[in-house]
Amino acid sequence: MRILVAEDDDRIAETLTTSLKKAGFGVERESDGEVAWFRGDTEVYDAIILDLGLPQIDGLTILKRWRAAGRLTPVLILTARGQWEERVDGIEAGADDYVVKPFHVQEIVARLRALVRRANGLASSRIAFGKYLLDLRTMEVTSDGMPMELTPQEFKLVSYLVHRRGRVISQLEITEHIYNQDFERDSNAVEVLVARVRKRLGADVIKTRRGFGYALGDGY
Amino acid sequence: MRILVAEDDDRIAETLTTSLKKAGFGVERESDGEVAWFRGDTEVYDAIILDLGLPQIDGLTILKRWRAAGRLTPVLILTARGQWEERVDGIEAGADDYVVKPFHVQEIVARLRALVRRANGLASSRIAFGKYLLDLRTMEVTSDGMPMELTPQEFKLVSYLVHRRGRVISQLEITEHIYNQDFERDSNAVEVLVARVRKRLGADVIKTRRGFGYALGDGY
DNA sequence: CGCTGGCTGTCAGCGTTCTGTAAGCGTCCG
DNA sequence: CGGACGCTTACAGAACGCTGACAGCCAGCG
Repeated sequence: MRILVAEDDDRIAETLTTSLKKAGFGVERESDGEVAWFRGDTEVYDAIILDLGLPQIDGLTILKRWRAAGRLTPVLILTARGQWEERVDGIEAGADDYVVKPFHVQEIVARLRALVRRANGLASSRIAFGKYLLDLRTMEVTSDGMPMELTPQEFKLVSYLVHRRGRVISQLEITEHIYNQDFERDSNAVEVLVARVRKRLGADVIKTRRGFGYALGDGY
Repeated sequence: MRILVAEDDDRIAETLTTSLKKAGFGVERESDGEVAWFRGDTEVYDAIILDLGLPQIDGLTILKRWRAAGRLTPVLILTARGQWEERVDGIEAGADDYVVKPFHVQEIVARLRALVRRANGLASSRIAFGKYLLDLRTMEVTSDGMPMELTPQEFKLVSYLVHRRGRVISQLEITEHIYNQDFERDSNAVEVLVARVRKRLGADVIKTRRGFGYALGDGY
């Protein structure tokens, strides 16, 4: 976990850095607003702790710029006690959470973990199998980032096999899961479908267990 | 954006409905607690405004039931002035925000926007996508500062896609979010809408994923 | 009050893509 | 050898999505 701490007060920054490292985060520290903005814009962090009173550019402006540019990294802002408007402005500008100074470091750690978990939760509908990556959000199977253009039916089949990997799935079971209830029993639709997927992703992606059904190939 | 207003005071409900519609939300209204619970449980809303004093079932119970069932729709509760404990209970029960009656409608609108944005993982009221800038406050899409003159429906569509960027959105989902609950199932309104947006912003702004739905184009 | 213009949903027609069917063939195994 | 099983290919109907025309509706305005 890579965290950027944008804080100009040395004492606070030091405390944070030490505790976060102890908690297992990789910490990078920045005290200048201009540079902090640049790093947040160009580097990839799992979360950013942002003090609102930075030199050069103030924290709110930095945050707004990131959001306007589409950077969705979770941001936790630090604000002084009693600065109620600052917090509201921060949330408006796109902060994910805030902590009031002075704070208990433990609290920061806990909130940071929550933030990162939430951010990852949004992205966890992706499953790797072999060299492929199946993404439910985009309904895509990609190989090295190259989309494989599966049709809906093909995608359903791959998705089902991947979710039940390690098992042999009978044709009947496949039929029941990717087709409507009533369906020609003596149809070879599944066989055709399997062939089509093989043509796209490679013959050994799906293994035939003659007499039993299909399974993901070895290494998938 | 589809909002459920669960409020039994006609005057308040009316005020809310009018203002929210003017602000671009799709509003559905419900005064009975039992029914409100059912709709929140079965329909998909972007946010729910919940009065705590509903007939049949009170708001707190409804909220708790939703949360217990895993419904994470952002909920903003309405509470009477001075009912400090109610608010605490509400937050405990899983409310995302609260507003005290009597309220300024503008405040509700602002908080609602913040809630929806937060729930969608975005947090700024101005979002960049490609060469365009979408502004939720002014309801405008601009390119280099030049307004793009989208109609309300067109704006809703773009806004929804941008909020859920990186995902494929099915026609059904789009229908549910930018039209009222009951809507001709087999209508091609969404297709027409997509075509109109493409005519204005460029054909590749919206990508068609045949059989799956639509998504923002690459680079947006 | 009627006219006008913008916004939207409906519809019919069209081209494209998807997908189940069917027939023929290969392969495995008793 | 023969039958069961699975693969391949071609094909046609169905599903899907796009488009242009049109009509209802509403707001603004003379």
